[in-house]
Amino acid sequence: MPEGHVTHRAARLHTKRFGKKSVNVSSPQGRFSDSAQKVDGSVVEKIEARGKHIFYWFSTGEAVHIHLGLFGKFRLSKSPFPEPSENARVLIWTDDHEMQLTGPNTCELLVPTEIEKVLSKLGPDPIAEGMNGLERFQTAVSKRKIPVGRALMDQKVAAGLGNVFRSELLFLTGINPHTASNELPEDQVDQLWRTIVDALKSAERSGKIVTITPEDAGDTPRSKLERNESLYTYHRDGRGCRRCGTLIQMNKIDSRNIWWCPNCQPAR
DNA sequence: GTGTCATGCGTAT
DNA sequence: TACGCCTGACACG
Repeated sequence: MPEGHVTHRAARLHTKRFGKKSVNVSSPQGRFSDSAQKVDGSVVEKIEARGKHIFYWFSTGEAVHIHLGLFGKFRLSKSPFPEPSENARVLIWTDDHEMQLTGPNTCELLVPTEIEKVLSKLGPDPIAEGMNGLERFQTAVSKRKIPVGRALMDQKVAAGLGNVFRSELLFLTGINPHTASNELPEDQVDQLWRTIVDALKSAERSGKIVTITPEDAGDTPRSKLERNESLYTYHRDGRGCRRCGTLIQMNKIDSRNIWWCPNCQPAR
């Protein structure tokens, strides 16, 4: 379930288990077998995330580039390991720990120049760069004449945002998704980036997207909220806004659904 | 069992 | 704008 917080969290957790360790690599499903053989038995030098991309750097000087897409999933387990799924594209394991990857959009072994090419297509990463990414975000937003709801899905604008975050972040900042990106006032753009950084960092730590503020969460601690109580707009069309009770609206931008509260996020 | 949907994205038309 | 790709969960009959 992949937005940017998932990849950074995976990089952090996988590093604990595999960083600086010599690992076994295979491809039960078969489609990564040739590449798996090349790095099998070598050392994982580091595991990095940028936006929705993850890079497993090996002592061979190459890196496995993974993009989870819509369906990709990592599963970590401790010895004794479960039977690997027949769909496991990649299996990485030591004596104690195993990582299983299924359903990725991309899983390929690349050399550094190829990795550079992947990175060059990405805008500022809110988790990796924090507020240092603000200037690049401002520039990207001000150049686009498209609705901001669409701009936020462009990985060159902000690397790591997906369909849950775009609706939720626009709610948190009171911005209507159909507002032209380049017409947003500067202070709103700043506030938007600050909100993006906070939300993604928080989701990276908890492993969950919880955007609702303590004031709106009522008596329940935010960590105890069910998934359908943690968000303001995502998948809540036809239900009352958690702030004002107005019915949440939905439509499609680029064939992806987007949700907003017409009262809390008025059209300009 | 079949159909639908999902936190993505590249390429063709 | 449409389609292909990747998988799994759930509703329905």
